Amino acid sequence: MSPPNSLGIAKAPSDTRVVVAMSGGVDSSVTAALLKRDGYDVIGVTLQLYSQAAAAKKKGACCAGQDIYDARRTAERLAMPHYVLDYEERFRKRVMEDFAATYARGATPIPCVRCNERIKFADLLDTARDLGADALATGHYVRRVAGEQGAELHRARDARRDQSYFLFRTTREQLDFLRFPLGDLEKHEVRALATELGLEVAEKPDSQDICFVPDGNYARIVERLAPDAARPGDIVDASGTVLGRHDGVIHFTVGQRKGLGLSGEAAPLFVVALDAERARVVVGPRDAVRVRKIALEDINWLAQASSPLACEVKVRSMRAAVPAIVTPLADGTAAEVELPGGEDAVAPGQACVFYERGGSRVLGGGWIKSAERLAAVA
RNA sequence: UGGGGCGUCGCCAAGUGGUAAGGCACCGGAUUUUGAUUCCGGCAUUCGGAGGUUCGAAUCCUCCCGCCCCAG
Repeated sequence: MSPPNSLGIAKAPSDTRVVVAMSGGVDSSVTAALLKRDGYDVIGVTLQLYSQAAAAKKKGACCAGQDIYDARRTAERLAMPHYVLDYEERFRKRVMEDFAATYARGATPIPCVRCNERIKFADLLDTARDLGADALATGHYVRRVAGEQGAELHRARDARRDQSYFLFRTTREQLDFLRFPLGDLEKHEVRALATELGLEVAEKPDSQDICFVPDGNYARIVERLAPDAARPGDIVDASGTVLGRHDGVIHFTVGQRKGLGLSGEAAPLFVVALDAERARVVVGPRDAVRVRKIALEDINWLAQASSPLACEVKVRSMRAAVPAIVTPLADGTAAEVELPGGEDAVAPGQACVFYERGGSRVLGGGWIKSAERLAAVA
């Protein structure tokens, strides 16, 4: 038996088959190139997730059109087998429809999490196994650490690029099979490597925004997928006083300031709550969006958690984690989170991810069901 | 048609002779593998209209228009 290789597998690299999820961007291209350089038996797989002409042409998109072409070119250059899989149908069903349905019920979805959870780490992972792979590698900025209890998920070394928030649904079983070669690299190092390795995508812009929304107008996609979702209604304040009208709760998210069109105020108003049933958007001053307690559902645990669990949580990707006490309820699939220092604009439908206090490990996370504001609203 | 008040950017609102603050809204950009947030930038050659006084007016005068309030 060989000693463990760089991926922690007890085989020689050349005997270790790794499937790399290649989006056509810099990160996944470098991931593939690094593994190839290290002598692994690498197979590139690119998922075609949607094919709208407009979206495919968009700058910073992925998984369609030009990007599939880029992925293929990179695979050719690296002399590795490359497959393009048509996942449009399942992507539409499991990501886009969930996206629309979530907005329709007055919550705010995270399609990237759904895509990782239901597509990349589900079907693609199965496909990788079918291809005889020992592991599935992706270009996510996150670290997988081999711990005593099995694989652990940790934040990336590059804090500004950390994507652990988007991977909170990953199960421990999936984690066993996954590898994230970029977790210890900084973004600029990855770009430098891309240049060094002669990858054409070295200067390609980072992807951003929702990949399947071509022009930033996500609401149009929601309306198309859920035609009855956009019901006009009232914009009200905490006391129920009607301040204006809106074109549907799908256009808003808790904490949102822009787009309300309410003028004449001394200070800006923010969305405090959404009531899809009554088609109401409740607004209030900045103070009104402050939250101290959050109710979570459908929790995914990535560590043996004490109860209650003193940790740090993030309720959005790009913000520092804040101290919190997570108290699991019943069988642990639900929990209550207390935020001693409070947090702003906690939106139902978003994720609340638990991090080791003072450390980098992801302990788990759940979907935000509701939040308890300091000021009660109608 | 007596008396009083008001009319400055889409909304709110400073400015009462010296050459149009600010906030909200809106628009654009930056940041961002969700949505948001945040940040930066833009946003009245013009002050209900027309004359007049003045070197110079949104600010003073005259008339007109409109709105509000209190009285008859």
